[in-house]
Order: sequence, then C-alpha cells, then structure tokens
Amino acid sequence: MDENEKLELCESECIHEDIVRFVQAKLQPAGDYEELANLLKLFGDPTRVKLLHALEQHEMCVCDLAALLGVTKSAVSHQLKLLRMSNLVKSRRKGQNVFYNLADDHVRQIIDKGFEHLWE
Amino acid sequence: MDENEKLELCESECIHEDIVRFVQAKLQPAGDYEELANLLKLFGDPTRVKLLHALEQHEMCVCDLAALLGVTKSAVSHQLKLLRMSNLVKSRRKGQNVFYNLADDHVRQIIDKGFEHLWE
DNA sequence: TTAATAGTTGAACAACTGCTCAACTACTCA
DNA sequence: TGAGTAGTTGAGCAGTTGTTCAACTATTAA
Repeated sequence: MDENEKLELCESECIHEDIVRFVQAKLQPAGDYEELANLLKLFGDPTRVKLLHALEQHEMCVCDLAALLGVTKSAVSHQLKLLRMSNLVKSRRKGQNVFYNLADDHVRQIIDKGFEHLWE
Repeated sequence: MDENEKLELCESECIHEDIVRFVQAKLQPAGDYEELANLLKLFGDPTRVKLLHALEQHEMCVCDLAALLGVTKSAVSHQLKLLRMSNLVKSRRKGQNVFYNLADDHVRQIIDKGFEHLWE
C-alpha cells in the first residue's frame, strides 16, 4: 500500500490533505523509523541507560558494571551485547577482563538532551 | 541497600574498586535513570518516533496523523497521550480538531542525534 | 435538539523484553 | 595440564507494551 492509498483508506474524513502531503514529502522511508526506534529503544531501560551513563565516566569491565548496577554479570553481558550490536559501545579484552567503552559521542549527546528535557 | 553494600555483595571479585567508586560518585540518583528511561522509551517505537518526526515538520490533528501513519485514530490518540504526559507534545483545540505540536526542541535534537548515529 | 464528525478512554490480547539460571568458552597462573 | 576467575550464551518466565474494539465525550451545523 503506498502513501496515497493510506490517505484514501483512512477511516477519517477531516484530513488536511495539503498538510499531510507536505509532511509526507519530508519524512524518511519507513525502514528508517524502524531502525531509529530500534536504536533509541536501547535508551529506554533504566539499567541500560545507567550503564551507558556510567561508561560515559570511565571504561569498565563487566564485573565493575555488575557491581555498580547491582545486577548479575549475565544481565550486564546481555545488555552489552545489544549495545555492541548497535555500535553504542565497543569492547577490548585485556587479559581476563573485557573493558567496555562508549563507541562514539552520540550516546552522551542523547542522554544529555534527555536529562535537559527532564530538568528544564 | 546502599551502594557500598552492592559492591560487597556482588558475586564477582575482579572489581576495580577505585574506578567503580569514582564512577559511582558521578552518577545521578537511581530515580533519575528511571525517569530518563521512561522518557527515552517514548522514542523507541517506530509509530511514535515517526509521529514525532512528522510533528517536527508541521502541526497536525489526530486524523492527519492517523492517515499519515496508516493506523487508527485510537492508536494515535493513545500514543499522543503518552507523549503529552511526558511534555514532548502539546495540543490546542480548534473547533472539532485538536492540533498537536512538539512541546520543545529536545525531540528534534534527540531524533537528529539518533539519525546521525545511524548514518555516520 | 439532533445528527454527524473528532477525539479519548479502558479492557483485552498478542507480541516483546529483561531478568535469572545453568551451561558453556576464554584467559591466566601455578 | 588443570583449577579458578571473567565473560558469554540460550532457554524460560514474569512483566510490559502497542494495537484493536467498543463505548464514551466534545464540538459543530442544521
């Protein structure tokens, strides 16, 4: 179903067609919102967002993070895997430890904007 | 259980205590991460993030959004309620229509950072 | 006042998510 | 090599979430 069909099939009749078409033209392809949601979803869990904020402060190994967050190493490792798959964190092994770091500065920026919204 | 107890009770023994305490001191109170996660969670659904990105382009009524997203007015209204409760959107009634707008610029900034991360 | 359209709400359900547990691999040191 | 610690993984589950449906309220126009 293309975008025009969606407009026609809609249950409603109050649609401001000119505006809807204007906005439609500015939106990204549907798949982009899927990807974006899958990325931003990772910030939507208290454990994960605390974990990310912690890694903003200093690189840490899985044990450190588990202690800091008060959850098992397994739980941390599961979350880190998701974050790694979305390129939010990167890891480096040093002996028995695997140290985790933020992959780039976007994490910090998103978390900062979130806190700004809450605090302002 | 305070933060020191968490450290002591942890199953692991490899903890880098100095680093963990250093990071601990920089973290926010636990409740802040709950709030932050509840906020950012709203960006973690394709329908909602598309809706927000659409409102970035122009204010729209519920019918317009339903047509644009290809979902029912009910679904849109449920989502808008969540977004309103978190001060991400605001509404104004004009006759039979209720027009929705972004409440401030944080939405745009968070979505932009998300797309940046995906595209860079 | 009545009919019509816009929008909201609560219940119910299917799909998803984050945790724990147990079993596994990886590395180190004696 | 073998024991010990760090980390990963998959299954299973309890709790959560996004949608639809049906019933409701709000506003307008005749």
